[in-house]
Amino acid sequence: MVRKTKEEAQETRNLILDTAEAVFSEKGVSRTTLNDIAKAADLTRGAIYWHFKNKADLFDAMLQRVILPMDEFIATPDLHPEQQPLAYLRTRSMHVVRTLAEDPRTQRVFDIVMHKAEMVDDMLPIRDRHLEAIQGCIQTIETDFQAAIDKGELPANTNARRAAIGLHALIDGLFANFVLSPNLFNLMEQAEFTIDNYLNGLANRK
Amino acid sequence: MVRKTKEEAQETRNLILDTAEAVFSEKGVSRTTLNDIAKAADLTRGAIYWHFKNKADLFDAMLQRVILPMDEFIATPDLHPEQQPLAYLRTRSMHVVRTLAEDPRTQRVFDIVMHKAEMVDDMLPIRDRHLEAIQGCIQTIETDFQAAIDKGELPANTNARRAAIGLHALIDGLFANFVLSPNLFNLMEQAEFTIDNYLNGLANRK
DNA sequence: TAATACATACATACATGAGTGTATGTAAAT
DNA sequence: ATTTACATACACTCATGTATGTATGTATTA
Repeated sequence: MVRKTKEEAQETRNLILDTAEAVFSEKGVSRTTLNDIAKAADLTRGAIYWHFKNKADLFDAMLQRVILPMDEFIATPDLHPEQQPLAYLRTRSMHVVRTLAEDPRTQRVFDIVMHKAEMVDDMLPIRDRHLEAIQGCIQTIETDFQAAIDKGELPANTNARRAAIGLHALIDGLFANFVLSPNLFNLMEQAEFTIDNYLNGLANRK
Repeated sequence: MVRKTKEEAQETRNLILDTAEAVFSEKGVSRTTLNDIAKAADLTRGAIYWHFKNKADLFDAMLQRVILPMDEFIATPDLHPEQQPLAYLRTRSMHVVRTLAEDPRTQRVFDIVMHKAEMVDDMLPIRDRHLEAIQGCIQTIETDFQAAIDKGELPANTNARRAAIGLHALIDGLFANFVLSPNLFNLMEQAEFTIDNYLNGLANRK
């Protein structure tokens, strides 16, 4: 008894994606049936197969709706010559943190990717994109650290790459623990403290 | 085609566990069939069902063979009164890192738990144990930091809990990135640099 | 401006395969 | 002779993909 205009169909598509987020988050990706999603959305598999090719396609579309924090880090504009590198890096880092801290959808999707999905087979492209994002992220941070060294904000003998890998691991670890157990700590406050402390340690070595 | 003595049966059991590690690592837990494991081990499902109740039981037995890093952190002995808290914490941290860096089996299992298994349903007990390990680990670190504050190694206004959560996230992030992409960096060197830098940042604030 | 034709947005029905658990067979060890 | 340590065989479920049905929107024609 349902025929839909284009706008309503778009709503249906979004409903499917929203529902998929919830069900994936609850049951894990591989254990979630398309029928599970359909029932939870008060639809049938026919609707899902109309909008998406299969489960992998649906999963991918779900990811496309959010820019994962690490991708966003890369997407932020480059350092301007007149800016102070460390302060700029700090600002950008906290911006990424805020993105995750303030958007429940990003949190859910991040949690699904980190803890509710197996990065194998049809997921491998996603894992590879994730890996590329990590490498790009580290490269970006390294460039900023190098600029900080060149401007004398960090000791000349600082290893920019190691410093970059460390900062990335720090933020990544905070994210992982946060989505795993959101009540363990306040993400914004904890991240601000930890990032500041890390950068401070780099600036004031021994 | 052969009948086995008890020792040979034990070897078969270990073979199944070894093979499960490899196949889980390659295909992910949920996509791995008991038949996949049996074929890879040149056995049949009959052998697996003889030694294990089902896949979850097999998975659990696989975990029991290794002590995951965060559990090891808790298992290390308490600080002795005459020791310097920060140096001791550093030693313990590096010991945990070394455990992971030097044992391929621990690396594989850690990778499976972090990236190849969905923490839902029958896995929930495992996730809960993991969460408890994290909390215990943070608590242990916090106690050490508090001792460092009391002994004047850290500024009196240091927030021991925040410092502990930060250090844990740092190590956790390094581990996750390492097992995800072992060639990205040298774990021991990177961890030593990063942990030292973090502790140094705590000791020499602002 | 109706009437008609076609496309859209789903629901329903069906065929298939794959994985699981269990039951049974069997040869060697005890 | 019985138990052990498996292999083999079977029955069942369940998820997927696709094919088909159908009511409604939308464009076309007269």
